[in-house]
Amino acid sequence: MSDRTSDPLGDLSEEDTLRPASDTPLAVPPYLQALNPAQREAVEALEGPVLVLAGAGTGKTRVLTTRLAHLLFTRRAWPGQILSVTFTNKAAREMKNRIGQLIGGVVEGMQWLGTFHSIGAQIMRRHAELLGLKSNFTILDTDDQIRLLKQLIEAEGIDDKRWPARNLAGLIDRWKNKGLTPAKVPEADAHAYAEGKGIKMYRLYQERLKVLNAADFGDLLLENLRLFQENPDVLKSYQERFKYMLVDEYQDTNVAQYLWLRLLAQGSKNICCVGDDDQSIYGWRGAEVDNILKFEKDFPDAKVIRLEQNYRSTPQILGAASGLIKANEGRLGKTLWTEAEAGSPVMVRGVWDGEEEARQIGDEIEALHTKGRDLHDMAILVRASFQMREFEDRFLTIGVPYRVIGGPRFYERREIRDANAYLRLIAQPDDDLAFERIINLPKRGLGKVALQTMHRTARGQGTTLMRACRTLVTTDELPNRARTAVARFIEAVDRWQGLSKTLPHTELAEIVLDESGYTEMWQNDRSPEAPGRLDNLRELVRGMEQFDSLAGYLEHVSLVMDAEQNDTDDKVNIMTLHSAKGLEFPFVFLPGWEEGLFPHQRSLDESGLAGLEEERRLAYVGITRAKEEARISFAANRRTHGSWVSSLPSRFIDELPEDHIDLNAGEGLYGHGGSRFDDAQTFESTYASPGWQRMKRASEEGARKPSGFTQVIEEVSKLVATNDPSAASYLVGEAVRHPKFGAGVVTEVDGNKLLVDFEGGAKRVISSFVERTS
DNA sequence: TTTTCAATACTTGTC
DNA sequence: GTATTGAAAA
Repeated sequence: MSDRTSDPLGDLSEEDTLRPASDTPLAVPPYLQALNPAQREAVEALEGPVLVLAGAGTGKTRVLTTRLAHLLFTRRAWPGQILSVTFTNKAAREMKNRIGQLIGGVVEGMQWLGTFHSIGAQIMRRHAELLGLKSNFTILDTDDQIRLLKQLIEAEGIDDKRWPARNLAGLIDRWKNKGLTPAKVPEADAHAYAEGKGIKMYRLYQERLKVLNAADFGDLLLENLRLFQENPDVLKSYQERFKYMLVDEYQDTNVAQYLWLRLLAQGSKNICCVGDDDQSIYGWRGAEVDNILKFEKDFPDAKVIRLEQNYRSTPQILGAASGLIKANEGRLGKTLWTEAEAGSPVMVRGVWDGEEEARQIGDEIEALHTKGRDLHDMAILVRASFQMREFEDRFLTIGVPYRVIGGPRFYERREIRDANAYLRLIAQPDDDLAFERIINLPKRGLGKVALQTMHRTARGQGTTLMRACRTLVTTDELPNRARTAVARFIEAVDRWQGLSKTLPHTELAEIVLDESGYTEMWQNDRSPEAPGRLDNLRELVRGMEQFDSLAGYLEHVSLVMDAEQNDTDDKVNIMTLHSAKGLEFPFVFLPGWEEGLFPHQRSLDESGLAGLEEERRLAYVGITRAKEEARISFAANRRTHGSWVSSLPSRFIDELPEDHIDLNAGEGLYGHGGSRFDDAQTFESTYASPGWQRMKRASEEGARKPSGFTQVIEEVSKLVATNDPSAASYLVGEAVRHPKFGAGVVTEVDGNKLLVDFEGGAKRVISSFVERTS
């Protein structure tokens, strides 16, 4: 497969010579032999529409990549004729790597393998003039988008207190996700924002984007759609180009993506969508499970293939997960099975509060580690990120290394965004958002007043800030001091722009960061994070090396750049359930299965039954991440935004099939098959149960000394709330005992954190983990 | 213009 | 409880 430069037509004969050979088993390519029958069918059904329903852990990625390799190997298409779309860069990257492994070496010319957005951007740049943009348009991120909207809201005289820009951004996003241009927004939606101004604001926003030569993420799809709809010849050229189409995570597509795919697929009709309706967890950002449910309607002759053999989990885990997901209606339905050994049932356990939950999971992780299991084989999957803190605290205390996956991204950091704003302004001077970000950074004495003048002038001239400033320096509208600052700034940008034509972009970046005084600003900063920021800036310049131009870099910053973590270190993984999708771990801990948190109250309030079902799918995703063991836990009390709240076990725990779980929560706590926990009676019996008594005693060790738990929910929360650990604080010199470190003497008190001199040395511990011995 | 203090939100989060 | 954000005071 090394020769890929000759004319495709010239190879048709070669394809013919390959065909008869495939009838004899010997000639079956090894990559096909490695597949099970369903997988192989999915790979070999190359012509016509195909829907592959790939259950969790059934080898979805393998099918996708093998199919792609098969297309190339049988010479049905050249890399440039295959459109393969994924949702994340990570998925795209992985596909590229795995195809490389199959084919042997890197495949050249796979320019149409990428995320919806990066492919959309690529097509838009080619035809920018048809959309009222220049091909070097800027891609705005969410932050830029909101700042721009804020300005428009202000200009319209709308009170952004009552109608925050964030809401409008959300509304516009939703419209864009649905494939609605301002003209197409239905009247019914007209009152959605500021008494019917929503559509007007949307239109103004789109107009402003064109002036700024910019597009937001939604536009990368919506404007693409508009391009195809308004220019049939352009559409036709792409329909002809893409002989084969592959779509990953089809259950996550939104309406705009669906329409886009459908338009393109009208050409060859060779579209293969892979997805799992049971793993659709992104409804809140516009994904339509319906897209997968109605695939057969759109393509009547579609072949539907189910991948049901699971290669990941034990039957016990699969049994628990399948039992849970059965409660959902409107599924396409799959029955996962596996050849693996039974394994242990899913452990379900109740604890007193979040702290105890973290302590127990910490202990279990240490126990597994002692038994020789690697820490990176274990993952804690939480519903909401605030839950992570408790585990981080605990792991710091007991000294277990951990890694948080899905934190703030590299390019979202302030210093990176600032640096990028400089580069953006050089590449595209009409980028007002970039201009505004850095005009007074470092401080140039250009504050609110000066900026207002600039805005006024720009609006008056119907142009952008940079251009307005060029005229402003020739008038006396700005005070002397400000005027010279602006003149200096313009001069600098012009100079950098000149340099950008000759200098390599990395050198340019260094010069810009230095001459602008931006680096100096952080060097003079005394705050503890300043050195880290300087490191990041150096990292940025280093990272730019892999791109061949400034424009190429900027495109990647907005679309592709995500910090790759080295997951080779042996650390426990902590992440949200959402970011766990697609991953797998031998041991999975699922804390916080409580009503209100999981399923999340807001999900139920905002989306009702659909919300509940999505939460249930999220639970399903969580359980199916486990290869060997899954352990679920729920706490009776949890601190949520400031105050203590009593909580009930999640209804999902009820829904788990009994014969696949090992419930360990004390009787009375968990109402087997009976009524839901919706009255005070249940609370009383819950707290009187032996299980709770035990848990209560356990948590009373040390600081806690509550005096009674027989009251109804409010009483309980109040009691726990007043039982703040700091209220029972220790004094320096007191003798204490820690379950792990043994006896010691308090040498320092900082709230509920103590520095204790143990026999084995000084340790920082949380006060509730020790008890007085004197 | 800059600093400080109060108000606010607070599920998930790719591109 | 806390982090971020915006408006009044220095």
